[in-house]
Amino acid sequence: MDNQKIAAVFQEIADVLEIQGANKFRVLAYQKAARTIGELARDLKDIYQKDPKNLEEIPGIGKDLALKIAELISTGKCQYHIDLLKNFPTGLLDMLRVRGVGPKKVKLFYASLQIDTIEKLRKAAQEGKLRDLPKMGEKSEAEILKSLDDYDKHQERMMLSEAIQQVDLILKYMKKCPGVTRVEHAGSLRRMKDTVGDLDILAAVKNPEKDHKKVMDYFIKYEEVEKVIANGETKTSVILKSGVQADLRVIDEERFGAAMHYFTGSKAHNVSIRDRAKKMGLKINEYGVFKIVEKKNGETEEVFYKGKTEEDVFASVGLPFIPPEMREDRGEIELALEGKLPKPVELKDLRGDMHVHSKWSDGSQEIEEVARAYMAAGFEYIALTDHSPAVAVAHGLTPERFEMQWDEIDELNADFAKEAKKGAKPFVILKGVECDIKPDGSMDLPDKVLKHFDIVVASVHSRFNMTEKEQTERILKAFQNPYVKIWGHPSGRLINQREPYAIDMERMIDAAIHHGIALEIDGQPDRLDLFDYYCKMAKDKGAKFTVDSDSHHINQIKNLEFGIAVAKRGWVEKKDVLNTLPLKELLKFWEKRK
DNA sequence: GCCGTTTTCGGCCCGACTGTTTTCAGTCG
Repeated sequence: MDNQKIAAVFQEIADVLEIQGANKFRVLAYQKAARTIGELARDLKDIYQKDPKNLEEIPGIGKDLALKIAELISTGKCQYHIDLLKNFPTGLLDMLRVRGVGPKKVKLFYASLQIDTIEKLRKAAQEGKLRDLPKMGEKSEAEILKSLDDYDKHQERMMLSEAIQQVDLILKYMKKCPGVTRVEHAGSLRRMKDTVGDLDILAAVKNPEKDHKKVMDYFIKYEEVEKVIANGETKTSVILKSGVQADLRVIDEERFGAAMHYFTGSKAHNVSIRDRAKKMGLKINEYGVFKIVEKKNGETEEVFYKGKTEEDVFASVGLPFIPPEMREDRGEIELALEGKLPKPVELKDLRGDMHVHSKWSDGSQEIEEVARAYMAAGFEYIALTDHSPAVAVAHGLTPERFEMQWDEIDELNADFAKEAKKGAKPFVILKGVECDIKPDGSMDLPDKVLKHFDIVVASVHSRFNMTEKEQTERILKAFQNPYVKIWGHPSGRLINQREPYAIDMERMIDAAIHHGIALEIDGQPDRLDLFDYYCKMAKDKGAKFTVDSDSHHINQIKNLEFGIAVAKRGWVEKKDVLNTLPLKELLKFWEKRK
């Protein structure tokens, strides 16, 4: 029973309770717990095994939920959850996922028409049976039919890279809108989450009351808009042709910072900030920070205080600016208060890339072209890490072919050295390999070959379905190989395609630290692996990282930006990342391995 | 169900939009 499964149980309890009309704060408590657990940087099982009491240290987990977690870990089930689902049609939970249908409507449709599946809901809507129900009408019925179309497309969250592409186009378009003085994106995209649910756009104008209409009209004329689902004075929501929802807010430019903070979230971070404001006699919403002033007659009045910049908002509650990537209410507010907020690593801190492919295996370009692209982008070194033989689909190299590749690398390095003498910036290609970890934990190349590489990235590309114990032991064995320097894309997940393999990540992190192996933060858009919350766990334990592109084409050097985003979300600092070091110091880190 | 700088009870962040209404409930973020 892992964290994700426990989170799913709590989420399901919340959904059932909501439909049953339970106290909404009780529902909220289960929802909050589900979210917290889903993103927790530690295994609940480990916490429980150390001391069950410690479960209650987790914010949002009290006596009751701690008991339920303990029950789930020790028995694999939760009696309360089972009892709740008895006589409860699970189709109602699916109906909750239809846009515009909430707990009240689910309950209404079930009670009056015995609708308990998506299909029955569609049939009833098509037959015009919903419109006559209380609080329903023709428009509501039509809206549900429309939402059901989108439900069929079964929307998954978008990959970060895809969201950035789409939002850049919208921003470019909106910048041309007359009257708009500034346009920015907010939401989980600004926090650079690995996946994004919808796009939040903020447009600043001088006079919202006068200007909002024409900005909204301009927005819904954007060529990618498929349909408009809401169109009001401050907010317009559309579904794009890509199936993604985009929300536009029109904001008074004098209060833009308050809106940026509000719509950047995360929700949990905002709640904590507003809670803090409240205790200080302030109120924060998307329109600014307000002072609550008591008038002579005893009534209170809200007076606008600050809100032009995000710094204003933070300052009003005594905090320094917190980078968007860190706003997840994972302790950033408390640390910022003490002045101990870490300064996360930046893209400009990187001097090299430790995971790069060329045409020799499954990359697209010759080594020289790859190297010169990195050179032009201002980097000092790369490790060329083509695949080992086991990854046949990627044209893994045999030892003989690696020897041929080394000759080419030697020649190129000699050329670069000559150019450096003439004044060019020095650049070095390291001889590397992305070597497969075989199912038995042995390496795909013999030690007598591995010892000639400068960099060995050890990765798993097969047998993802082993049990947690088997997978953990497999990779632990690989860590004992003295030539392994980096653990490549540690979880093995592919976003929206493949779940991470089962593994005891906390134990792996401890082992990596013990053996002097760096954890890779792989910036390939569909990997973004190691996950942000494991980065944080590993950093706290003292692990070292490399932030890599895993590029297969020179236009993927920008993957490093995504890798940096993950690192920031994991609070990883420059000093924790090996490829921020000059080449000589970088290689020193692994000397003790040999 | 959680939590405590109004601390063991009584709050719990705050606001926009829509449709069906005649002042508001439901949904969403």
